[in-house]
Amino acid sequence: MDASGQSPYSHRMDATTSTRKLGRRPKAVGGEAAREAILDAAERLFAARGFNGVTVRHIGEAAGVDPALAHYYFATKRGVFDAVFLRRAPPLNAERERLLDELEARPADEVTPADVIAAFVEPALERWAHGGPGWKAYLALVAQVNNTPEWGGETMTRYFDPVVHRVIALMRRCLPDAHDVDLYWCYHFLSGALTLTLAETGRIDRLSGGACASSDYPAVSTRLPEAMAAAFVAVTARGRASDR
Amino acid sequence: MDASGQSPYSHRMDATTSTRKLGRRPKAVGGEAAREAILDAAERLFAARGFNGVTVRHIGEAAGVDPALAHYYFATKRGVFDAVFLRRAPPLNAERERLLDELEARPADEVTPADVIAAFVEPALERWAHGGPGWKAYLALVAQVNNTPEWGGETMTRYFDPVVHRVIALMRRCLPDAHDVDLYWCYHFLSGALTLTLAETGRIDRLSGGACASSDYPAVSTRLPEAMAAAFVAVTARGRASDR
DNA sequence: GTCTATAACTGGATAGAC
DNA sequence: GTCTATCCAGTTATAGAC
Repeated sequence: MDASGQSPYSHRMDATTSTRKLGRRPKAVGGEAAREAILDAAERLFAARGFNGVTVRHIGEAAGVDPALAHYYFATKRGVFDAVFLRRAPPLNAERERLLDELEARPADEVTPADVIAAFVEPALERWAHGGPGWKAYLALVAQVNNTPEWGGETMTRYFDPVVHRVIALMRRCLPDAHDVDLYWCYHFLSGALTLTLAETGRIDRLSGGACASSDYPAVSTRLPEAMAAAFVAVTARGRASDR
Repeated sequence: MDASGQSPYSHRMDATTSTRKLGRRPKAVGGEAAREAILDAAERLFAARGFNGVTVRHIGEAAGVDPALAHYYFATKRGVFDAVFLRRAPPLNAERERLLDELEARPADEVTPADVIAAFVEPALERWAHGGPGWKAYLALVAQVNNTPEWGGETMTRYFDPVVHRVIALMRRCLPDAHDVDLYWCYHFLSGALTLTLAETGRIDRLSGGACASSDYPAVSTRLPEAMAAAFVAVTARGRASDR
């Protein structure tokens, strides 16, 4: 039943992520540097294996610092996780807000649903493609949290809902006859499509026999806004009388 | 930073899922019953907290059987997980195949993209809504795995790709001018939208201020095929000359 | 088939030396 | 600020009684 023979769930680190005793990093310690090294390593490990799949010892090893420092700076393992999640949310959302401001300043009839969607997804996709491994890991982590029952929905709400409410409001301006329930469900579908992309699981590569690549930014950037804009238009177009 | 005060990552079981010493089950042991009880409990716990967030002891407690039985029947914790994942994939995919057979038997011009999508998503949504807590948990687990980097894509490939290839083939028949790359990407978006729904994180409830419910089967069933069919049509409609 | 007991180990966290 | 040493609760897994 197991194809690889190597359990993907074990705590063991694989060759590419482990750090040999001769630290891979320039041992760039010295106060703030250690703190950042811990966050970078934790970001990568949490994204790859989830909160419970990572140990404080792994983080210390990967960061090239003593594991006890994680407790010194962040008190608990959960503190490390929260710091990771918090670090990149503000810059990401700030750029989304900026693009949404621009759309809001334009006349309503010069803004398309695809424009609104692009303002929401492009800041994420652009960092995912060109922001370096830190952003890649962070966005994969967001994708995982978004699909996590129990606390996932609550966590996403806390960090990302304000900007989503602006997306809905702008979409309402583009599609004045739309019912709010339809807008929310379409946003939900958009969120799922975006986060599966950011998770970069490699499934589409295998499925397509290599014709598509999980990491192909232009392919996503050109298709996702167009696809989901059509979804918004189709679902909100009809007069839907009965709805919960 | 933590809103709830109660860590959602801890191994502690909450009141609704824990089992007091006076087992909640009728202690329905006796060979096969214990095996099934273990699978049911593991399914629920893995779905809620992921592989590493669950212990064999938790599973035994929740199932009302001795934890050592999990090893007796499944050898390892990973064996339990694989058995959970395997159990419900065949019946789900069998019904998808049946519905796809029906569509394939019809003339091409009487099959719409929404029909193809419905044949793929309805068997999952129907069980999610009316299949009981076991199916709910199983589908939430699939959603989590689908968005898991490293081994998630590989696992989904193993269990679900055959039926997806049929979906793509039927879609190709509906949209004969479509490029395969576009079809694969649109399936990818569909997969993300579907699995976020199955994860049922409660985010849309909070986001919409209660106007939408994560668990609203009719709301999803009427909108998802329509939304994603429009996405397929929009993306594949144009002649796209240059594509990786 | 089921459960008790325990082996063998790893987890988060901390006290205190440097 | 950093690291060593360590606590001890909790982990998977198994041997062997019943």
